[in-house]
Amino acid sequence: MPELPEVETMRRGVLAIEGATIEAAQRTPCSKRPISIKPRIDHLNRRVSGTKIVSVDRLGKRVVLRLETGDRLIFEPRMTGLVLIGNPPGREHLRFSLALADGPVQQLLFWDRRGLGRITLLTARQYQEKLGDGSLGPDALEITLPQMVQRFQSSTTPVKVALLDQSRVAGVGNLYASEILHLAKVHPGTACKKVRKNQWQRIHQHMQAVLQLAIEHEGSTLSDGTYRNALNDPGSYQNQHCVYDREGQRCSTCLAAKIQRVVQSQRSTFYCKQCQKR
DNA sequence: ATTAATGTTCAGAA
DNA sequence: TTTCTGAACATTAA
Repeated sequence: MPELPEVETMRRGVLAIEGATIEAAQRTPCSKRPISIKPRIDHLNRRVSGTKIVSVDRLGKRVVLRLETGDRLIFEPRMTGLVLIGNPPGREHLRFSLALADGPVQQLLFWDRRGLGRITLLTARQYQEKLGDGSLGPDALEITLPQMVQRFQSSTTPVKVALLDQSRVAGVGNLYASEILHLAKVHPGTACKKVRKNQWQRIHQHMQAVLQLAIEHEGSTLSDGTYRNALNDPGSYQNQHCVYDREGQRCSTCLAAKIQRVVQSQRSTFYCKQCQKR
């Protein structure tokens, strides 16, 4: 599901919209319940129409269009949302479109099967407030080791659960959290305050390496096939997964133990009890 | 036919 | 303060 690598792939996939002018914003015909769009679509349309897209950025797991007015149009894919410029996986779950002029791309689309995604337009000021409100920690690709240690060390929360907390570090989700801890050889249930300095070093190093590598593979498309890049092609990082969704399979690192699945904080965690000891 | 499971975020409770 | 729980929603597998 869209975590940092998948959202970064979406961002890169639609970069060609930079410099284009928005002609109209609209909900697209869709039989499902409407997704959350704020402010309401007619107001949003009025504010973005005729405005140029200055840049396409990423904020954690969100794609952010910076407009020449300073407003930010934010796409939040959550579980199954996709930001794309090519053919969507189907018309039935197409939720939103931006008609574009003055560039090589005619339209930007938001497709979302489950409909948990959100689209929000913020003023420059509201966006700055959002950046300062503490809800998002440093980006996972940017955070330094000392920053990471400082933001995690004092917590009693299990390290796997803490990695999912976007206010500590932004961008890691359920899939990559398991992969990171496996590569770092740290047990997912270890309380943050019990994680040793050299373990933080490995977590930090593998977090950035894994996310970077996954970006190069255009993210992970899981068995349900939902996640796609901006041209509606699947990613390929799923073929590199060591533990995620591999319960019962032999660990490819130690070639001995079978991958375990446990539930932490109501979500699946996968790990190898041989490679990842407490 | 029903129920559980899927994973992200936020509001509200503990 | 910090952590936990449930709800938002659609689809598939059991």
